[in-house]
Amino acid sequence: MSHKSKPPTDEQIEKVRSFNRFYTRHIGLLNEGLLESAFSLTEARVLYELAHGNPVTAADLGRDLGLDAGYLSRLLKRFDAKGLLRRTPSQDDRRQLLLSLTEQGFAAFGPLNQASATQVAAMLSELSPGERERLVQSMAAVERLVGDGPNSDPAYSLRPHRIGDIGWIAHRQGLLYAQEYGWDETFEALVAEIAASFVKNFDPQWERCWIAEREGEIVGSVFLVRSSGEVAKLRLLYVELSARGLGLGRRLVDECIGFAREKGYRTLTLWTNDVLVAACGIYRAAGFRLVKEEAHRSFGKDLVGQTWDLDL
Amino acid sequence: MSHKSKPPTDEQIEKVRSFNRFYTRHIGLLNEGLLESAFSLTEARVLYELAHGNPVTAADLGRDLGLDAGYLSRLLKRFDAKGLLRRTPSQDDRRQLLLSLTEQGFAAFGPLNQASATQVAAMLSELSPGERERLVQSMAAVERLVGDGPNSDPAYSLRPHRIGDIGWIAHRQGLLYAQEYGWDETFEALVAEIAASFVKNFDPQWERCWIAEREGEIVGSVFLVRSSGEVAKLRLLYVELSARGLGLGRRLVDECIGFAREKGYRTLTLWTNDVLVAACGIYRAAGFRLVKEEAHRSFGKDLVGQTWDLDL
DNA sequence: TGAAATAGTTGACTAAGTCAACAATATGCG
DNA sequence: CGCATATTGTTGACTTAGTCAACTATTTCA
Repeated sequence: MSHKSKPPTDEQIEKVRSFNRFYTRHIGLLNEGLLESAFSLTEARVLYELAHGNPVTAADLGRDLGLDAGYLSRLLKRFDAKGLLRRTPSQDDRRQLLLSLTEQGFAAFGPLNQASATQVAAMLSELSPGERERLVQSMAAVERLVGDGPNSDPAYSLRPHRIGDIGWIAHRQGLLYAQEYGWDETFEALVAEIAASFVKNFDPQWERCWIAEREGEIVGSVFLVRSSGEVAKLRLLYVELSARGLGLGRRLVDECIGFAREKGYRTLTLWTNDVLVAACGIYRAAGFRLVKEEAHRSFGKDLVGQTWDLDL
Repeated sequence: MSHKSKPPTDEQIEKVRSFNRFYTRHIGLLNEGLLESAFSLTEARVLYELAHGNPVTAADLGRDLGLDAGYLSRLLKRFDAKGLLRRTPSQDDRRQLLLSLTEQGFAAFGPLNQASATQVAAMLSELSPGERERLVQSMAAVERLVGDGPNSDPAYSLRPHRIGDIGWIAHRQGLLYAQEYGWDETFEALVAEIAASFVKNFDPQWERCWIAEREGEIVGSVFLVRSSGEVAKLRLLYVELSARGLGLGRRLVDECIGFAREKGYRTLTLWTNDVLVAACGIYRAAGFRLVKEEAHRSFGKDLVGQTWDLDL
């Protein structure tokens, strides 16, 4: 399973460790917040688990929270003694006790829960709405990526364009091609112009844009514009580094081809450069033919432009 | 300080709490990894702090890591007894002891540090290179946003534009004006076009762009372009919601005026809309005169366009 | 100068967690 | 079926981690 390409860089390792140290400290602070409550952090965690979800067994609880069975047993006994807990013998397995909170248990959990929510709300209140959203998304990303590694669900979804997309796409493509091929800022400007003119002249009857998203983040896109009644043009295909290898480029091209066929175009054409070998591979595999090549100087580099056509 | 707009949503609070629970558990797991080493998590944290950075005092250490002074004192005594620690009386303050590791201390820290790095490396190895980058970036975002809330030091800096900026600006302005005034996607397209044409025709002798950054994030910008030998035009002034009230808008306009004067322009002109009252206030305060108004329909709204001039 | 604060230490304590052993029950295999 | 093996939950005996208040030696500040 861990035959995934190159090892992580030292810098990445260091940054992750730095975050671990940071959050260890942060959790210590959250911990202190519970100080005036009658419960310790571990007790609070157990209460939380019991208050949510269905009755569980002690063994499950211990596994989920990483607690020692003996310790947990005594902790539960304490809860039981205080009348917070109901322990019902399981029908299936008479060794097990199914744990659930009593009304008193919920009553004890309520203020604790409330205090925790208030504490978090106070922290969030210091942030602007935009920052809050970014925090929540970043946390979700960390959780997904750290949470037992090989979950990596490669699921992406496609949607039409909306406000904010074209700027974002110019931004990302500008950076991406500068990084990968050393192209200068005029490339970003070109992307911005093409995307802007697409939006300004957008004719939903004949044109379309596909934005690929994964977890709310744009990971690729493509535009299809009408050149004439017979010819459609595919433009600005791109896939983020982090989303390569999922067949997303191919998928986006296929969407274009399908749409172009459906609308009755006779030819799908596109312009690209020979250095973009991955993209050219996709076009060739999709049935495009290279119909023209010409050298040009753009984006601060000497390039070879290519025109590819597909008969629909 | 916390008069920042609306309160956080329940959903956001719940997601943050979920993350806290998740990472509490995760740190517990990291903890178990240290089990075969001779040190506890807290000891490892102290060793780490001592191994990095300059000599510190025990009080600093306790504050940084959130440890009880008495507990820390004994812990350090243990380290000292094992010969891991050097405690040098401070010159400045004879109550203090400056703490640093001995060679033996570093020798003890080495394997511990290595084990921790290996553990993190193993986790990262399960991810693709793109995922690793996203993890690191998400962690950095969480750390920045959670790290002592009212960090918001209002210091911003100005810099020239570079690759990625114009797309970003179109993206942000598109979203911002959609949110604030309900403008449609053609506004973003207009911003993209103006910014793109600025980059393509950029003449550093006569033109300039100022990007305001705070902690690596763009919080505002403005462009100055040459209309003729005598007339310069100020375009695309914008300030992020999160950076309002810092006088940034005024600062950006002043930069433009200063630059235009320096280059010998006779007039600085700009076009805006009357709904942008904050911006109009800045222009007026800077000495601009409203020279023309005309109603127009753009961005899906009925607007009143305004031309403002400043004699330099 | 003197009151108040701070650095570091210590004694006395509580809370948190670990480990091994145990009874009761369940599971799987020949 | 019956027997070895594993699992659930419990308990006793223990160690580790952390807290709290009191104390000395110093520094700071009015």
